[in-house]
Amino acid sequence: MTAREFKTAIYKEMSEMTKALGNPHRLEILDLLAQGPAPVEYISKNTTLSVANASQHLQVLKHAKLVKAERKGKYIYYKLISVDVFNAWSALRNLGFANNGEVNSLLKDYRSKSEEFEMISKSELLEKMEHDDVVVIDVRPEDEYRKGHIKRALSIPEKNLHERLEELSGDIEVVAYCRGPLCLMADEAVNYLNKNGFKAKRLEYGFPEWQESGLPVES
Amino acid sequence: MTAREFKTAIYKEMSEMTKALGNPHRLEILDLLAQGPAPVEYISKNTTLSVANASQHLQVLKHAKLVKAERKGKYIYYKLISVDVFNAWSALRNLGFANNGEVNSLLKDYRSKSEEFEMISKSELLEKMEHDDVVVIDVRPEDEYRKGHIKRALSIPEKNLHERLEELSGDIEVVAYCRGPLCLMADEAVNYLNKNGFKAKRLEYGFPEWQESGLPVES
DNA sequence: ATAACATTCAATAAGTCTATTGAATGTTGT
DNA sequence: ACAACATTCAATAGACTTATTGAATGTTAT
Repeated sequence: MTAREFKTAIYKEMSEMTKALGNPHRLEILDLLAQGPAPVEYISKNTTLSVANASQHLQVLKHAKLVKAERKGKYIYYKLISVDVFNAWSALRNLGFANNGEVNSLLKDYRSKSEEFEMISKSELLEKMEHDDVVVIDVRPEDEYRKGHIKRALSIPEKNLHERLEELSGDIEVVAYCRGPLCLMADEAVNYLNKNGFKAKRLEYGFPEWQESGLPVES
Repeated sequence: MTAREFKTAIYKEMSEMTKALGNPHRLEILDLLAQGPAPVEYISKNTTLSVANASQHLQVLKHAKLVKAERKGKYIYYKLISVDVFNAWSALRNLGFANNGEVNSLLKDYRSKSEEFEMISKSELLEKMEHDDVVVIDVRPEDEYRKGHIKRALSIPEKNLHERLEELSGDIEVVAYCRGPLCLMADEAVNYLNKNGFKAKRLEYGFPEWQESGLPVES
């Protein structure tokens, strides 16, 4: 093998991995799988993809060595092959946030169209948690909460928030989080809470990023 | 704009950026541009791409907001739009190193087919440099050295190494570096030096990674 | 102005990717 | 063994991507 053949082969291999990430649906799937293992049907239900199509996209991710499949009874659970996959997608996302005007105006437009609200960083939240100055709510669907969540967070799925307001005291600040920076469930929750007399903020990023930073989690 | 439209749009935008990275030639171009700005012709000469084809790939990177073009006289210099681009590509590369068996066996096969040699990490090298225990040689083409290099490194392009051996003392350890972990110039240099009675090691990674770690550089 | 030269553009053919079907496979619980 | 159900497979049409040409554009130096 000559040096040139080596280069050709290795960049090809790297680009095949990257190509598998280069599709909007597959990036969305990665954000779902970052919450924990999930079967094909769950992916399908949480996106606009048909089951067959979700399955095909998952195969592409599997062949690119980005996810692996494990059967448990009737269901086949897909999961990220390692945290490096999430880290690579995070780096790509940060690149978009940092340099892509389209990405930024989409984020700004959508977020400030509804009410404006405050964000809180991971370290700020951690400090408030240590002083018991805050209630943290996980507004993802309950099964994602069960797969793992921020320590001492309450599970109040965004869907059910309106009927569960009485579980929250109006005196203490509320911080809501969800799947990550591209997920809007926490945004909706914070807006709803602020309209109803609470003092609510959105955690920047979501559960996967909190976990990846080594901050306290439980399941 | 509904939540679903937002998601569709933002993942589409992110995937368009990612798609631009999903091609072997464009990844190779990124590794070249990580050494510093370069005109189309330089990219063409250092790859297997025709000028027209290199230009087209650069346009793709430009539309994806990954590189920008700046004319200086007759030449148009392309450069990475920000260090986030390099970081994203690094994260992808690390993902390949960590999880892709094909990538690993390519690296191992090629590297151990020739002689085996030792690697040295950035921090180990830094320490040796502080004790003047080492000569660092930059084996990239000289114009890449001129755009920026490790502090106090000598420029001895791999091409010219055989005719410049007398510039190196046999008593002191030599560390060679080049463009990065997928570049073979330092490998060749280290093998050649070891065959000729020197004690040589290869720096893990290359100049862009050294610079990105905030270690001492000059130009 | 003109020649020299770096780069881009336009057209094209071959190859690759995607969503949609409906049928096939594999597992569970009876 | 069978029904129920989760997932995959195979075929296909339409949409993109890529490398190759050769011509067009834009800049510099004379």
